[in-house]
Amino acid sequence: MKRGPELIITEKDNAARRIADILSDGSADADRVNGVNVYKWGGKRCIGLSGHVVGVDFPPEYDDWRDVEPVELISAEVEKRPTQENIVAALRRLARNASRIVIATDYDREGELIGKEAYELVRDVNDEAPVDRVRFSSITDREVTEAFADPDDLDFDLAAAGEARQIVDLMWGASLTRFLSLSARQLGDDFISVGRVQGPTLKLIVDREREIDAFDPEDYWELFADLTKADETFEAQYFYLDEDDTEAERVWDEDRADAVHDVLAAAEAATVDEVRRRTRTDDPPAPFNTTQFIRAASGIGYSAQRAMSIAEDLYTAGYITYPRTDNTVYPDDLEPRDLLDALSSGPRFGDDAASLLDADDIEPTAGDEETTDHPPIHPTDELPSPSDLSEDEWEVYELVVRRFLATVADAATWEHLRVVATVDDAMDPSLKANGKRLVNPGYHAVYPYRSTSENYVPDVTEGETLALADAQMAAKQTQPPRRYGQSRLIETMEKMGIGTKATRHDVIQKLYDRGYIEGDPPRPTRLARGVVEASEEFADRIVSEEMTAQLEEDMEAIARGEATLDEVTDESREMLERVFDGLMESREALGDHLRKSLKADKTVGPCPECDEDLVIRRSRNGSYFVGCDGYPDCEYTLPLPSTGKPILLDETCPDHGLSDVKMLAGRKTFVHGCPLCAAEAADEEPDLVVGPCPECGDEEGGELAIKRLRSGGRLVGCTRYPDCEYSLPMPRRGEAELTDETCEEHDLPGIRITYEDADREPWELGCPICNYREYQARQAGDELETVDGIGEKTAEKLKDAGVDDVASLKDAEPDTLADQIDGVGPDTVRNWQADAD
DNA sequence: GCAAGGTC
Repeated sequence: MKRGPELIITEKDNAARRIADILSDGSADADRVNGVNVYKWGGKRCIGLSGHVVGVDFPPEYDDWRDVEPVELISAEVEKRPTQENIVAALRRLARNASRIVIATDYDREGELIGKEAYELVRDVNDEAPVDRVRFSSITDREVTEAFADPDDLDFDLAAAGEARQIVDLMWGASLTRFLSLSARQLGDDFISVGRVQGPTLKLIVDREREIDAFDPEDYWELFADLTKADETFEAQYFYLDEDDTEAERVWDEDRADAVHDVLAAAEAATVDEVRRRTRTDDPPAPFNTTQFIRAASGIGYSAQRAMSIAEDLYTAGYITYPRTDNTVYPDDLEPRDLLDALSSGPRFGDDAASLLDADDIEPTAGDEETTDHPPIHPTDELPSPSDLSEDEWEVYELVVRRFLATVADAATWEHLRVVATVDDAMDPSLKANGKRLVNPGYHAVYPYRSTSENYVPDVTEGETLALADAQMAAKQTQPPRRYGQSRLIETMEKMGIGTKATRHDVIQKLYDRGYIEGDPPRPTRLARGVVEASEEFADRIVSEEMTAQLEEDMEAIARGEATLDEVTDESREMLERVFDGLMESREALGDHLRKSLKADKTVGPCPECDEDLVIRRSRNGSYFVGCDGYPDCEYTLPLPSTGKPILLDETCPDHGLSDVKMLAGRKTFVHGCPLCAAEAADEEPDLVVGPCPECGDEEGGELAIKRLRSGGRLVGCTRYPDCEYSLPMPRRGEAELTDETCEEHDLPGIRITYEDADREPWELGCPICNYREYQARQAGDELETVDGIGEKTAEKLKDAGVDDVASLKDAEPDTLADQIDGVGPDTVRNWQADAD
């Protein structure tokens, strides 16, 4: 019997720290073993893993994609190897003389598997210590204490279910990914991937695009008129009963719309024949799980990735609970009153939190999803002070706080008023208006993220006559279905049962990284269509949600002990073998198809100088340009703007047959249009001379001029270019003109930019040199804060340390820089640098 | 260098 300490193993460091704190009553000390935190007290040690610390893979002899037929991966053995060496080593060291082991990983299937992985690592070095498993769904005093007082055993069947998933995913994903990549000869960074989750997600996007392509718009008309009671006017819309006796507003026949319009235009009054008042209760929202949090964050302008990244930071700092959860029901031991009390001292939302304390009875809402993984996302009773968070972090934190406030607030009440008035005519056209008024704001008072816009319709009574005026007929067209936005995509994935709370947003990012989708909302590339088409023909399972549904069933059977891991994986192997029978026969055709799709994504249109196509290429310095596919026989090129990543639009230029180019650059995204038109326009636009060049004006007589570049950009540069390379940036858009205000310092006139859009104010740019100086100063001030995790205060500290822009941040040596800044470690610096890339 | 799932 070993006599060493008892070892508690959790899924992550954060959980280890909090559990140690609870079990030790705050007396635990933190120590580091092999660079990993270990919490010690009495005869106990507690260590946090980092999720899976071992991973499945094929043996090394399968590593070379060219040497191995992808089909061989199906029967290859699957090994488990440590992926987090330092944690595995620390775990082994602590386990060696432990007298007892307690597995305290997350209470879900993956947590059971992570627990079993830890168990196996422990058993490698210690085969006698008893191993217990504790389960709790939130790290609170009561739950943790109870779980440790009544430990259970590891559920090896549940863990085996997770292992079956790992093996099936690896074998299908790796073999098919290699097959597609090899057949299209895409081996480097541009390999072509498929998988059980990314496949159906991509198909979802491609299918929607197919619907959009196939969409045939239909014309219809809608009619409106203003109704007036006394001096109160409101808009009403024409409607009729269709053949199913349901109310319809769209008129599909123009003649009929005209006829109705004629009647409405001629009428001067309508008689009210229906007034219906209704009170509607608008219930407060359910607590946040990951998907609903992402959806709400997207409503205030955050991408799924960004929202999760901020939430993770807020969690690590202790301000919110764990952000990866499926649960929408608060645990019993959440005391809303205590939390409101704590939040009531916070900035921005303190008064709102306090106002909710007045209620006699506080009963939080609950959603449909109740799981054991973690509690719904809510704020903790630890409040950040204003300088602790960046502006974005505050915004997201406030969203989480206000969502919690909303879940304990009252329902809102709306009053709806529906009025129908009919014109006295043979056609009897009816008009309706729907008014709504927020009578009791309820939760809206603390949760301003949902619309509370009202529509005023005056109090009218049946039989009353209203004045009718201003009849309008609007010609419209049915619209194609909309593309999925990121948050809608995540919601749909959740509904389909693919991916998990912690991975769905990453899957979308992966589709971007693989060149399958572009822009926001994401739009599929030709390559994506090619991959989905190829998969549909030969490996339909990999793009179908059925694969996950079947796997879930199989996993449940394994967990119940009704099936074994081997049975499930062997059956999957056979299925995959059959898929490969079809694939091998069509290898050539499939490769051709994928290569054509890849080329289509880059093809701009016919080369004006030869029979080949113009394609988008990347020069050695990383910039994009348009070049002829016939190179080196044909050296024709066109430049592209220097900012952003080019994508091709469906529209083509009528003069040159070239696709319009759009430059994706986040908020600075813009349409460049036909690159040949842009180049020609630049050749035609005369330079506008501004004044003497500050570099060579005195000696050589060089002058500064506003020049349009063939890449579509514009700059102020010396007329002696390339002998003099002096230049200043200029905005791409708008008409530039000179003003008569002269800059004394630089002897240059001011520049004004005017816009075609008459509503847009001209931009008084002033002296171009002064303007650029101010711009640079602003950049130096703000630029660092564009990096995730760097706020105003940190930017100050970085500048004190001599790092004043992103370029120098990227060049900095992490250890050296970390030493110069209080509270910042080299890993943080490395994170910044990664984000800056 | 492949997947998907944890986590940072």
